[in-house]
Amino acid sequence: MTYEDAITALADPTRRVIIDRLRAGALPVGAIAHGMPISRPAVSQHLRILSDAGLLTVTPSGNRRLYAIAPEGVDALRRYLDTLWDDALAAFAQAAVEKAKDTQK
Amino acid sequence: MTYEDAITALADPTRRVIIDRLRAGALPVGAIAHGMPISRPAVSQHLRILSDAGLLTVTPSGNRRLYAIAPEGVDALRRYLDTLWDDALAAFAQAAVEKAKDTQK
DNA sequence: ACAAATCGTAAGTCACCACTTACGGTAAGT
DNA sequence: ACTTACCGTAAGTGGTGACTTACGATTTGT
Repeated sequence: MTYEDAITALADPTRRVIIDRLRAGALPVGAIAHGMPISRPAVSQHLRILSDAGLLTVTPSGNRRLYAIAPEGVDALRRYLDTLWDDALAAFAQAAVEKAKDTQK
Repeated sequence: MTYEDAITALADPTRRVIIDRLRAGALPVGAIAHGMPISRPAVSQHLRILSDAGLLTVTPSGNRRLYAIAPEGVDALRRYLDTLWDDALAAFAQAAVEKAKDTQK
């Protein structure tokens, strides 16, 4: 179950900012870290975590390394939330039925 | 943006177990904590966090308090991931196009 | 009225994680 | 070849959060 690593990775605000910067397309580490309140090595560590979680892909390009969002990693989380969503709705409907049964009496 | 609190809340493994136990329907604190390797107050603290994040609803029933999954909270996270999914796919397609343009040359 | 059950909160401790600086390694430019 | 740019990793530190025990509040049962 890799969705657990994905949700743990996305729990950090800094990593969500990184993900947001990659929404438009792939970027090298320097461009991602530029303008951020933390050091470049710190960004590198976050990128490592996001990659290990399956949320990012890395493609070395000469001197630099391009990071991009991995759709499969995002999809794993989406599927988990979808099942949770289905169960929550079913339980909610069931509770409404029993509630009506009580008030009817 | 309440989806940030939701994703932070779901990052903890213990809280995901709690959520799983509530998939079938609402439960009081004692039933949730039963069989867990942590104390009941610890579960209470987790329930507080999940409630504050909008993922759980609380309905006092006499002596006990029934916790249930709040569909709206789950949906907030789903919407966030959907936008991320869309952007990731678009960026992925764009990258494929430019890649083809290079190899063509 | 008293006792037992159910639950939330306060205070304190401990491990983990997000940062820093320092360093090494590879690619590009001159 | 030598320097500069770009990047990852190692080691160390501080703060946050997940637990524990202890306690108080409220409701149910006798």
